[in-house]
Amino acid sequence: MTAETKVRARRKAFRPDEILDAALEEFTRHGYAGTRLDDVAARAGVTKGTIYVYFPSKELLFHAVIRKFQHPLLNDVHQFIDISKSSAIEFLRAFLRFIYEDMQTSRERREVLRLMIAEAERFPGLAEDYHREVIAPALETLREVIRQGIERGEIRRSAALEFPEIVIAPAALMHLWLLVFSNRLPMDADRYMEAHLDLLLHGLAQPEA
Amino acid sequence: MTAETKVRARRKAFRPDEILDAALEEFTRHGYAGTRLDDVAARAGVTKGTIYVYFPSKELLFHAVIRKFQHPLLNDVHQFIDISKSSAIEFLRAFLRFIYEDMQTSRERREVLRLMIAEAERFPGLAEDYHREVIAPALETLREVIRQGIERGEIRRSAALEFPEIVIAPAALMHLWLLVFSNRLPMDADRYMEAHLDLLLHGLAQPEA
Amino acid sequence: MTAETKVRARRKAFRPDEILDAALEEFTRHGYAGTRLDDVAARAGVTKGTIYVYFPSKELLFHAVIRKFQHPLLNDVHQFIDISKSSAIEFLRAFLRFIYEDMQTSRERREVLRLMIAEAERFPGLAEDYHREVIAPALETLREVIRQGIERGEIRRSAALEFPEIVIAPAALMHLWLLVFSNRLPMDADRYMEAHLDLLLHGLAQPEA
Amino acid sequence: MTAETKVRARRKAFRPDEILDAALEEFTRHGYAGTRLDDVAARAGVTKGTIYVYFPSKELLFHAVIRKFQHPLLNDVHQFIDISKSSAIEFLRAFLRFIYEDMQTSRERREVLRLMIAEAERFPGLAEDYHREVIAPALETLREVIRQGIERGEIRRSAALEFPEIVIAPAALMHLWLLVFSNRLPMDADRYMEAHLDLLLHGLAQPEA
DNA sequence: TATGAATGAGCTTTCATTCAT
DNA sequence: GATGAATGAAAGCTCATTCAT
Repeated sequence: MTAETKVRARRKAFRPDEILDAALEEFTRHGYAGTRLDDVAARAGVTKGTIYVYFPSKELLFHAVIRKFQHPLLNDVHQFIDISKSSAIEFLRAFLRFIYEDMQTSRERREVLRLMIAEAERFPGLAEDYHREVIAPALETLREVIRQGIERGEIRRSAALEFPEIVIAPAALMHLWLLVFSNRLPMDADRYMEAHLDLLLHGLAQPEA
Repeated sequence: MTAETKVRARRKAFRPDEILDAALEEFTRHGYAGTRLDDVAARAGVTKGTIYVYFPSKELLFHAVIRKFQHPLLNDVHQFIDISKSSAIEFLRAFLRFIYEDMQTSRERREVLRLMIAEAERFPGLAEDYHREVIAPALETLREVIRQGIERGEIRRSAALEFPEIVIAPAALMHLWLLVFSNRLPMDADRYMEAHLDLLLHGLAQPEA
Repeated sequence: MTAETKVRARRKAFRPDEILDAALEEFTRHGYAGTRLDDVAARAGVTKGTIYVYFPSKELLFHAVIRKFQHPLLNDVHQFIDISKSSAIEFLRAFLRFIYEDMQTSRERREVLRLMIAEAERFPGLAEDYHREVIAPALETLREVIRQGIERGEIRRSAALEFPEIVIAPAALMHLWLLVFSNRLPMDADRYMEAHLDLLLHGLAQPEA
Repeated sequence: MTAETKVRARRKAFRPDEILDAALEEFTRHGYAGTRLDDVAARAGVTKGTIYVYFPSKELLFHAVIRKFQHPLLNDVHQFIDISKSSAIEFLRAFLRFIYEDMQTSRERREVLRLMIAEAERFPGLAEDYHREVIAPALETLREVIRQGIERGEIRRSAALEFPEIVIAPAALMHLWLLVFSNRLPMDADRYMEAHLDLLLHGLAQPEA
């Protein structure tokens, strides 16, 4: 087996992946209906026929794209943050910082979200998958942190346990902001995050003296 | 002028509106590219050619739909709530209740948001209009309330003044939730709102004794 | 009857003519199939419906246009040139000059010819009319001049009597030239005409000494 | 490689040509705007989509048709006629005979001329190409013959050198005649040509004794 | 496995024609 | 007579899908 043969073999083995990468790009730029398989093929460096070798239809290609790119958000959060060694509030701070950073770096995650919102009506199954794989685990982790904070007396007992989404809502909103206005209406992400943390912890109201 | 004549005249005057209503429905169900003018026409009870009497192209029809349905959120908020007669916190509560109610009743507003997110990449101008017409005024009102609350000593001085979006973020997230999961993952809206208000006002953290 | 009423009445009376003028312009610019009745109407200053008040279909409008603008070429030639008072060759010279001048001034005649050539296949009847009304009379006049010239000994006996079209062919070719190249490939019309006359009278061949 | 394979391969190679042949036929029958790509496809034995595999638009198909069928007129004239071995007048006679014969046999050339006249206004570039590729070379050859004839004393010095188009004008007119009246107004082509030659050489005028 | 020519259903758009006013 | 809203048949063009190679 020559070196060149190896290269070709490796390329071949990854061909479906290259198609999925190209397809994500095109689907997020033009939506499901607006995407042309010709363009996906061109971007992947293959011909249209080749797509059909790996994916039986445009719709199933779309499903495969979503499946590939909907990574669980918090796979590795526990290796960065050890909840037993820090206060719940320190953990929360680290957790939010992690989310804000991921949000700004991972275009993929942003774009999959856009696809979910845009196409949920047509592909309801996808939204359910997304909830199960991405959203529910993140909320569960958050809930766990809050629970521990309450037990330790660091966090007051409130409905945050029931609705942890309220805790990360400002982060989600910024996510959306980036999707819709991309770079056109800039916003200072760091100060936004600090404001979020501050309000989250101490609330708006003037504490009674 | 016969009775039939009147009916016809009235229909004629409303024709463009009927087309826009039908178009909103189809665009939100299938996205811009996925919408067929045949279906818009059928839904509006006219023929395809009639659409072109009023709108020169599919794209301009889409623009007109957005323009028609992107109502300013808070046009009438001031007639419901008189800020001078109530405390800033009472006002805020009323303000949020207004938003949550509107969100649950106004499918139109929800769907325009979906279109903004889905198509912003293709129609960047629309996103800017939306920001100017819908988002900025709402944030400005909110900022004004917070400012008055601070002056009166009811609201503590914080970065909420700089980022009022953080204050309504949980409402926006629920909005999104309804878009993506519609009725499939139910959520108790009233308790969600109460949790939002409670956290917003008092924060997560256990107040220092 | 006020002055204004009169103007309106006169306008009304000429409405069909205004439509025909506009239609000639549009048909010659875009051909039969390429012409839109909307454009004809706009040019005539009426609405599309009005065309149908006077002409039952696009095809019959086209026929009417041709009929209106296919003027016999030589209606008045005899009032300009009195054959009895001049030699046949002088007459011929005047006759050709008349044709060249008319050709350069009358855009209408040129454009009707273009329509004949372009649309003859689809409207064979029109070509026959054109021949009868425009071409045959001109050739007949020419033939008569030649006949008289032969009788008087000014013109030699030749097949020109049978094919008078050969005598004016260079003029016809210039006509075509103007149609196809309009102003893009200029040509000195006066010297062309002189060359035509010279060759026509004396031929190419070197006379035997 | 089976027999069927070969047939298919050969068909494939010729497909664009088959489409151009069909398109010429349809364009000359119905003009540019009046031609339907459906009909071109049907005539070529393919489907509409196939046309777009080879030609990106109706307009570019039209250009390709013109380009394919606007053969230079006199490519091979020199192999038929050797100017050095014959008198200029003999050459001229042969040259004209060649043109008349070609005109009667080559429907293609006639039809391309019709398209030029009909569509020159809309596609001015085509007219210029046509002049350069078809008309100018023919006129140049003719001019050369005349020049040699003058040098040898066979042809008298005249403006024919400046306007060789006058020499072939009667042939061009017959060309037009065939286009407009096709077979409806018959004409004896051979006698017409003889008359043309006779007049061309000796002129109309009675030679002074 | 990979190709790309070919398909044909379906899209947006146009426009001659109609008809109530 | 004049209008112009409405029609609907058909046009040019697109593109997901197929299939022989």
